[in-house]
Amino acid sequence: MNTSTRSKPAIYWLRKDLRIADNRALWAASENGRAVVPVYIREDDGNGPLGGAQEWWLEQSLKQLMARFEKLGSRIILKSGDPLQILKTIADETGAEAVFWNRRYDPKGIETDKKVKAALRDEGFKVESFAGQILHEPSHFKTKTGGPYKVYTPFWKAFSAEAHVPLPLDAPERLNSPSRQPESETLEDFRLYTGKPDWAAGFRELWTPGENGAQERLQHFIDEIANRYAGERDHPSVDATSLMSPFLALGEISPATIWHAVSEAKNIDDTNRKKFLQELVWRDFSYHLLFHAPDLATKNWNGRFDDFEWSTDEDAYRAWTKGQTGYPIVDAGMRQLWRDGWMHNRVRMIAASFLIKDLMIDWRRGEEWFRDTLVDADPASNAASWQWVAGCGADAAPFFRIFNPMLQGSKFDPDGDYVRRYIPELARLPAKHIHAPFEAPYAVLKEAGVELGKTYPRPLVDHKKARNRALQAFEAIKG
DNA sequence: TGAAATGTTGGGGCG
DNA sequence: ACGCCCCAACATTTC
Repeated sequence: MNTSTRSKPAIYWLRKDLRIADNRALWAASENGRAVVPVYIREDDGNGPLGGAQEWWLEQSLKQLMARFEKLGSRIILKSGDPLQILKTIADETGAEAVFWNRRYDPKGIETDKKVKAALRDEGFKVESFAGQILHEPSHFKTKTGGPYKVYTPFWKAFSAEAHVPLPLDAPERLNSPSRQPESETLEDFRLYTGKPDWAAGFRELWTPGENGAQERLQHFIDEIANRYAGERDHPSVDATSLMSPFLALGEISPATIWHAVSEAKNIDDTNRKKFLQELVWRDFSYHLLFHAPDLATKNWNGRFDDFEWSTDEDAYRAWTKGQTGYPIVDAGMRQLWRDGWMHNRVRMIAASFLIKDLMIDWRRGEEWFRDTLVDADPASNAASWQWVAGCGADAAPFFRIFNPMLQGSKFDPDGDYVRRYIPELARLPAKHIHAPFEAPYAVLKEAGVELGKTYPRPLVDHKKARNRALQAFEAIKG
């Protein structure tokens, strides 16, 4: 027996890094054949619960990851409760004297990790955390005056001027287990997804959660999609986006893996490559913002908006969540979200603009809804993007940039295929009228079997009036 | 990563 | 040939 296998085991604390490849904490924990104790903790505080859609994803992902660890000779321990207590107990049971994890960058996560790290070190443990969940640490980039970036373009310039994204690590080929195995809860104990009612039926058709699914989709994106990304990414009826977001959200693939795969793919031209990498770096930018503004999800970045008078119309909010606003492109998006746990990015902007500006409902209500229903819910991207649309965020769209849902529909879904896919009751409307059924001649509606107010709702608000109302409300806080 | 309102220009019809 | 009007098409400003 060599010295390394005689060393004490190390705990690897899994969080939103549900992968084996390019996993620095796992790599360090299992180095030189050291026995590793992987543990996933369902924390009751700290990071807070995931949204419903993401809990479904998490269950699928954990199931697969546990099987993959088994194949490598290891077993993931599942626990619920306070991380510090759990880690200490497991260390006791296994004789581990080191704890490793990959850093997370949401405020509550940072706080928990700081406390746990300090407490464990006090007790003599070796504790180490690793980068890799974003391309660069959120504090890495600073403006000339030493502050955080507030505008994306300079951030991108700084990023691409020194884009030394670390090369991804290989997956370990085998993992050694400790001689004493701690008790584990079961996935059923976590009660992630009951299946009653089975609201995730649509998810299963569409998604393959887990590291393998992530790698396969990435390859497919590079081979078949990336080279038309710049031109088609805004068309929601077309399969023209990477769909990497849910995999990134739970760390089933590392952003560095995506960065390098896309950077080095020979078949992608420079325009498409750059466009995609810029989108990937938006994710880093959002974490950069969140790091410097920990309350990004709840507080207007631009305090001027604190006085904005939001509407409290609950019926309107409910209609929005259910995809019953009467504006087809908005409703198609909201129904895609409900059915698939995901919404095309172009449509996210349209639906968000509608909630905030046409309905004048607080962007935080939208942020919450998306957080609960998106399989790719991400504390940084979601908060930053909602603030961006609202006009109160960093580098935000000006408030008066109000999307016209009919115009957006005919620009980006010209044939209406996207609307038809998610709003079957409008499927027989001709393209000319599909984005504004309320303006279609009666005969056309009748022919298509549409009865406004019965088979499909009349518009919740008149866009033109709503637009003017929003602009007026904005005037009030402008000075 | 908007849209609408307003301004400008230039070609063609026409008296 | 000329001025006038109309109105796309495009550009600029404003919200």
